Amino acid sequence: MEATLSVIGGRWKGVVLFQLLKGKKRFGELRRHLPNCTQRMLTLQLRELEEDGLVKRTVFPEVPPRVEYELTPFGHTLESILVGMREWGEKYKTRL
Amino acid sequence: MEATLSVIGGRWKGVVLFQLLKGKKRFGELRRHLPNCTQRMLTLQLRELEEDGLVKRTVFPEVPPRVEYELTPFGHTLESILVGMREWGEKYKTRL
DNA sequence: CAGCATCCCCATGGATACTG
DNA sequence: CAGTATCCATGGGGATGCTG
Repeated sequence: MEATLSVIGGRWKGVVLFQLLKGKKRFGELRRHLPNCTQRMLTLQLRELEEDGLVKRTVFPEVPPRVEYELTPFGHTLESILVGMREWGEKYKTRL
Repeated sequence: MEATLSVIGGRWKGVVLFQLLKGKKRFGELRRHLPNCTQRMLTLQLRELEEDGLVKRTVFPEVPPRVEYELTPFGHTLESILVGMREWGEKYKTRL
């Protein structure tokens, strides 16, 4: 339980992971999906997810720069939990 | 997603909720199951869970005092998520 | 037994500005 | 575009002691 929370418990990690469930996303795309998350925090959370091996970061040596984020196979093992959390929140958010 | 994390995202909430899935527990019992959680933190986390309507607190007017905690029906709606998180953690904790 | 009261620290996270 | 770099505020959480 503590292990799981250490991985998805960050302020924005759940949302980021859920977005990436849908497929690869560029940094800017993620930003648009997390309007309340600062650029700095998005970077930090992504770095932590990368360190935990849940997210893969790919840098394309282009100008302007392009960076894509995607779930690793390990990241995908969280899928059912993420979907469950998302559904629970959707269903009960008004009760909080 | 954010709603769900706001409810189970606390440092000890997941563990507390998981313990209560098994049934009613007294304060002291919970403490023994969370040896790394201070008494103060356990109290605080329980109060928050109570405020969110996930946990019911029953005080028995006895000497010495007895207080029991149990999941509300609303709390039980988290069951599948909690079990999922617990299983994921058990399976992958060594990878972290 | 099951707590509250205090004091305190530091990690988490926010705001803003700058850059290859 | 996709970040760093800095500075700063908040509050989550710890240690300790007291109590009905």
